[in-house]
Amino acid sequence: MPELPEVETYRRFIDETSLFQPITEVEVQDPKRQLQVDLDDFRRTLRGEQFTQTARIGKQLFLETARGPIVTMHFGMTGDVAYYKDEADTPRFARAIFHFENGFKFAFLDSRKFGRLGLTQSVAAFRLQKKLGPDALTLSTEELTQGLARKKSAIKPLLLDQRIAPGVGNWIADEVLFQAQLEPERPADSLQPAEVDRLATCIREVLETAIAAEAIYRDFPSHYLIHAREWDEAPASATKDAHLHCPRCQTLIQKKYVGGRATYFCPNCQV
DNA sequence: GCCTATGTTTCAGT
DNA sequence: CACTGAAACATAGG
Repeated sequence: MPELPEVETYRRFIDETSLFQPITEVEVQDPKRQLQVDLDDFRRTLRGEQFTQTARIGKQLFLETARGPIVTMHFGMTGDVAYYKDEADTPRFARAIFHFENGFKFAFLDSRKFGRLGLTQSVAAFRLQKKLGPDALTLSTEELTQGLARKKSAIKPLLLDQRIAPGVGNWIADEVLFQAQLEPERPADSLQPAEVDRLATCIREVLETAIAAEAIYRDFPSHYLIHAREWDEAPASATKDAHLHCPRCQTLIQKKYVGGRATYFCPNCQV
């Protein structure tokens, strides 16, 4: 699930549950695959340590500790978080578990194991190394213009480029383009300045709306395209492949692949 | 068994 | 060098 709104929601969850609690033990189920540093180093660094604050750039989360080292967390396609006390409540797919002195545990869940945990000394250094652009939640028109400069490819894959608008994922990209009424395959260099400005505004507004709904899609406004993706939200009478209609003009929502990713759009509203 | 999947990286080809 | 498309990763769910 995790695009920027989910990661921001996880960040707030961690702020509410897991700060200022001494860490007594750390478990990582499949360190070879999901931990980017040595497991013993990771545990030695964190035992006796505590998380003091969190930060986020795009889909990348940072858990800062009192003594300095920062845990980096990326949720891949299926990452999630949990906080619980009883062993019996250990959630399915808990891939990393941080035990606190008060008996509670914070778990990093991830069925597909595409998520990654690591350590860094500085958020700024990590950002440079990963070439992450300015966070999409506060992306300005100037920053977006800069990111799209001299780009000729379709606008949608560029929105997914974490160097340009980190935090935008496949579903949010479709929503943003729908709200901005732009065709996903428009070449970036064909966008007029007013269209880039509209796009930047829609990126921020869609993300703010999604965060306000704690990334629960069924709570998104009814004029959002996202509902066309949630087939199980469709009326029981609808058949599985019955595409939903555009909330603006009722035209049938189309699906195609753009940049290799499933893309939903309204062929009438988006030009 | 078949297909799809909210992400990222890597590699081959143009 | 820039860009594109496909594959790979590992697993669940329909």
